[in-house]
Amino acid sequence: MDRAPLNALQVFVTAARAQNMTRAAERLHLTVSALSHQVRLLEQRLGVTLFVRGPRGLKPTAEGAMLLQRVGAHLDAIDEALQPLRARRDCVLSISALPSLASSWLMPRLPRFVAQHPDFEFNLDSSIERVDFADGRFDGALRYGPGNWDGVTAELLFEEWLTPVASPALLAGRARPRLEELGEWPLLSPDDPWPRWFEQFGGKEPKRYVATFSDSDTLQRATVEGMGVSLGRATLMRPLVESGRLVVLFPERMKARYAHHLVYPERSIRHKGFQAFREWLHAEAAAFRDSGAADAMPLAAAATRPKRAKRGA
Amino acid sequence: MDRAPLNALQVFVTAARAQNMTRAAERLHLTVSALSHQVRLLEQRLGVTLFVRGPRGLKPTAEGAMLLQRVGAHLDAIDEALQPLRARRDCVLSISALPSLASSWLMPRLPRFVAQHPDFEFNLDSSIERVDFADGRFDGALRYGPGNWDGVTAELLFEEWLTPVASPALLAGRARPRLEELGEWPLLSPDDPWPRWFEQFGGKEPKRYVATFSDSDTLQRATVEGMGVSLGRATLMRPLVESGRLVVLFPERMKARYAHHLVYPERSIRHKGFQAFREWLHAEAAAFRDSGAADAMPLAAAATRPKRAKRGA
DNA sequence: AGTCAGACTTGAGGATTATTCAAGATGGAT
DNA sequence: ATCCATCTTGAATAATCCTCAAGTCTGACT
Repeated sequence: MDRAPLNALQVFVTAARAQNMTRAAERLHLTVSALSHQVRLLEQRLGVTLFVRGPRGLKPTAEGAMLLQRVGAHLDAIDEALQPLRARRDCVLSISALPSLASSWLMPRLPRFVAQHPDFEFNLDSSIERVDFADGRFDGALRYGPGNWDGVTAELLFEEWLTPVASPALLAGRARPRLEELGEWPLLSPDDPWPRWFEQFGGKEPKRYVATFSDSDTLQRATVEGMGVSLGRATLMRPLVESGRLVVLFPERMKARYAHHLVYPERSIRHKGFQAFREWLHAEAAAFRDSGAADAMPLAAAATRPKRAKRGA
Repeated sequence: MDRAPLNALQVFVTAARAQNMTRAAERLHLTVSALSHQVRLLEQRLGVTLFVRGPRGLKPTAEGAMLLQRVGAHLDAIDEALQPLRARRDCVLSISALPSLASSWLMPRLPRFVAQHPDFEFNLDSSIERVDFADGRFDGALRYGPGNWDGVTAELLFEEWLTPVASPALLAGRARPRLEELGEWPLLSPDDPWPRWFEQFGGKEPKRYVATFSDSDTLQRATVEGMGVSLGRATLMRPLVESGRLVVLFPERMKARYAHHLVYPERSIRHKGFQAFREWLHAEAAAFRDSGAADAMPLAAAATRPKRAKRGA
């Protein structure tokens, strides 16, 4: 016996702890017969009787108890060490998504994926944090950005579109602005600059912006509080518009510099569950793009297809 | 993955430590191809790349190094735990024998056994200590005694015979005693009492014995030193008689109360190597008994078959 | 630049081990 | 005596392990 009969030892330990072949077999998803054979062969191989068999189960012999004591904890530790990897097995997958995208776009669609893969365990973490894939917690992430992050693969899902939105409170008692009048309203500075908007749709930038926020969530909250008008991302603002907390001012839209991507490490290529999710996600994104809904934002009163700003100088 | 792929982990650990598939394969007595396959399947199963392959060997990835760190020591410990059992494998056997019997009876015969089993590893420990088989160090023992020890099986090998012996120094300048005169000589008290001797062969016990020794080795040494005449066991004294350090006084022999036995625990029944040894030993002992040599002690001058004392009142 | 050797990979097929199935034995409870 | 739970065992099947053969890749050497 050069190499330790590790699998048989694991079977032995389970049987020794249960003191019942039937229960141990259940735990190991084997038949009682398989365990009986394995234990018998282990006894022959080690030259030692490990169990006293009885009509109501079995008891370890003194040598069996000693062996259990010596190897049991180590087998436990090895099993424990594999737990992080086990969680990454092909039918378990963990995805991180921006909360806004999760709630506005992914969650309404996810039941279709889950229905197609009833054996999968899907874990969704809503976070705006940048994902460090090195720790192995996530198989992929849905992120908004340029798509050229280092060390990971980023695959375009769909573009983002921007349009001015404001809270009903800000609009109260005032007439809706026309495009060229927008510069006279209090504007909140977002990630994507207003200048490109005015350049495309006319009007003059204000002399100053009421406030500037680098954080999209804070910008969003400020808009909802009526602090001013902001250029809202369609996917971010959609739930707020649909709930009436924000109002879309114009049917016009401007494409954002950044887009939504599926981001993942190289190792996830070999993760079958992740591959299934990835294929499904790209199909859903393609359908989303093809339907034109990617840049659609329901207006407060009507849901006609908006006229896009033409590309040009 | 319900059960940890323990064999593959063991292969992985060996390869990770060697950082060389070729060397690791040698250590595990496998082909490089077998290791390559095993490691690749483990990587697929765990969903993780464990090695960076290079032209001069391989290096663990960060995940591989972590896995090695987590499971390596435990696999070592399990291997260590099996060591006592591994030493008991079928072709390795450990026997304890009385030094006197070992040198006078067993060693002259053992080469025949070893020649018949060139693949065996035979370990002989010469000791008069009672063997505690619970610690697993020995598979069997050759012991002299009543043969009814608790908790072990004792199988008779051959009887022991007693006869008076003395050192040449004691005899110097004195005529050899006749049987009926023996009571007048300085006698050393051994385990088996002189009374039975006198009862069987006539003569009177001395009023006192010069000395009494409970230990056979000490009794033997005292005899060699010329302290007196002792009733020597044929097997114990044979080498001393053959080397001229002791002299057999009479051809008469008396059967000892005790006999030589092969003693072993129940678990050795399943030890193939031990079974082979046991069968061989019984055959040698039977031949020894049948040849009448069991009670033969070469006389100082002639090797005629000695006249045995008749059994009777 | 070409050759060689060391190291590892991969597919195919055979060998070995693991597992299931079916039939049976054993002993406690009723 | 019967029933049930538990385990055993032989035979057959399934799965895993391993070897063989052919191949790739890279560094060292000429």
